[in-house]
Amino acid sequence: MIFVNIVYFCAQRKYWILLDILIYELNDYTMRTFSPDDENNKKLVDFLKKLGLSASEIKTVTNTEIEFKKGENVCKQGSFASYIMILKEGWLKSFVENIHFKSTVFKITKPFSIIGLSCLYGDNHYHFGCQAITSSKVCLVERVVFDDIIRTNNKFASEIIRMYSNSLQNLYDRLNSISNKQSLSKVCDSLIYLSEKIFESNVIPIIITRRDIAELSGLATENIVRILAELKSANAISVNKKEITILDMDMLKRFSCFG
Amino acid sequence: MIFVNIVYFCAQRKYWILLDILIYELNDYTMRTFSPDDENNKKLVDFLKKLGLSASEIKTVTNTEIEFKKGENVCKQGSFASYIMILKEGWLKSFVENIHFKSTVFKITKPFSIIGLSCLYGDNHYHFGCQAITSSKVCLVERVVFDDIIRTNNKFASEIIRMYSNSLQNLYDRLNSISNKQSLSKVCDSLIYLSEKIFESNVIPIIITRRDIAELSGLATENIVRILAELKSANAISVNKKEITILDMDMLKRFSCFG
DNA sequence: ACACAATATTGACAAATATCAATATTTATT
DNA sequence: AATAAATATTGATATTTGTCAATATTGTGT
Repeated sequence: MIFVNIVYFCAQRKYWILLDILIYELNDYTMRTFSPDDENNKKLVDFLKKLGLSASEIKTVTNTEIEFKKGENVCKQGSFASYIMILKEGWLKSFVENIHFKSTVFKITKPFSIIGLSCLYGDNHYHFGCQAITSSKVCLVERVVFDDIIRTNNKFASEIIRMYSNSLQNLYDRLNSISNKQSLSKVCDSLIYLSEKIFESNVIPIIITRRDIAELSGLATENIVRILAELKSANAISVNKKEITILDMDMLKRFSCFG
Repeated sequence: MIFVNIVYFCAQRKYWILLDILIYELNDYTMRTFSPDDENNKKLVDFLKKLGLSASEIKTVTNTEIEFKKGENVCKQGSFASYIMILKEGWLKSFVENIHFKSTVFKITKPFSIIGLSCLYGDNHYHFGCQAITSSKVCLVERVVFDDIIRTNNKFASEIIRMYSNSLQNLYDRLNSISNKQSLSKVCDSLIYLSEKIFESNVIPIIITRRDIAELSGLATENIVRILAELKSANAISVNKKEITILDMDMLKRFSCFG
């Protein structure tokens, strides 16, 4: 996969634009036809069935699959939004970043989820970036294809609306945390989010780095280290090489609420 | 209209909940039948027609109309989400706030817009608050009614999805500004947002207070005053009792981008 | 027109958080 | 296994932004 970065001055919008053109090299994945054997494919199909897609629609949306290595960009903020993405395997983080690459993560994505719904209509550019935090497999669905299905499949449209609702609610919560709270509360919010919404466990694995928690909380990495040490000494969490374990969720929620 | 505030400890969620029950008193407005005379009603009907609603659907969603005075709460964060709202007259601000009432505004709403789409599905509580910044008239539509229309009216569903896309894009932009930028850039972003997206003019009227700009930028009111003075002395804006006028949008955009 | 309340403004200062630098630890690569 | 690279940790310090207090201005209701 190739990124071509073009910075140009857009006369009409009087604005510098960082245009990142994402070129997927045609490879075995993009060329392969859908095979229902593999375990993950089965789960993906189940997920899509539950959303109300027919067999042929499922075939359409799973037709093009791309593998991303850890750290690779799945989509770049500001680039042309060609695809809606379905995460089949691995973990992604979605974020907004400024021109100096200071970045704020607003969502961690697990399989099986849809990424890029915000680009379905609107100004055709991704307003966020997305990066693989582990090696991941993603199905790319052209926007028009996705739009067609929504227009013809009521059940699917309704499920997509449900996802939009959830995305908005999540964003309101994140914005409230990042903008209105102090550092301790922000970190607690991030840990609660990761535990309850993402990993559905009191254990947060080390695939989430200190830096990820920092970007999720809108803080500097060094502060995360300090606050985690604080929470550890309060017996709210325990920390080892492999994971962060939440020992006292009540305490985290009190900190989250009153900070 | 009456607010009943109940603070209770939710044992299941191990969380203090501030439950604000919003009781609308039945009055002439809620009892009145739809009258197509008045000018604003006509515009509202046009708006709803463009969204693909039939005459009877329009009648349904405009049936209950409530007037809010300046400063009144239209909906309270954390309260039970019963209604989707359509703004017919006036201006609202939507925000997230923490327990100490530090609040961040993420959207200014003008007529004719729909508020509360994020509550259509999900956990049944408003994740944001909304307040009238001028006296306003709002149509309340029960969630189930709104949901029914979406399920049966494809065109409308598609338009609603368009709104969701826009809301998400706006939120990403706001989050990027509030979380990743410095104060000058944040204020410029707010002014650009107000000018381009809300008032569609280089003049921002005084119905938007310094405090509103502060909440929109995620800063303290005093800092807004200082930064506006800075922008004024740079000839980027001019300020008088009635309005802020943007003189040099390019400059604001450069500040916004590089800050 | 007057009094009161809300909003705007300014300066001094405090608090929170980021930054920088140095080092330790862990993971990845050959 | 050795080395390099990435991530984590700690302390000292700088910067940004918020807070507080005092005052000015504007808007509102009688």
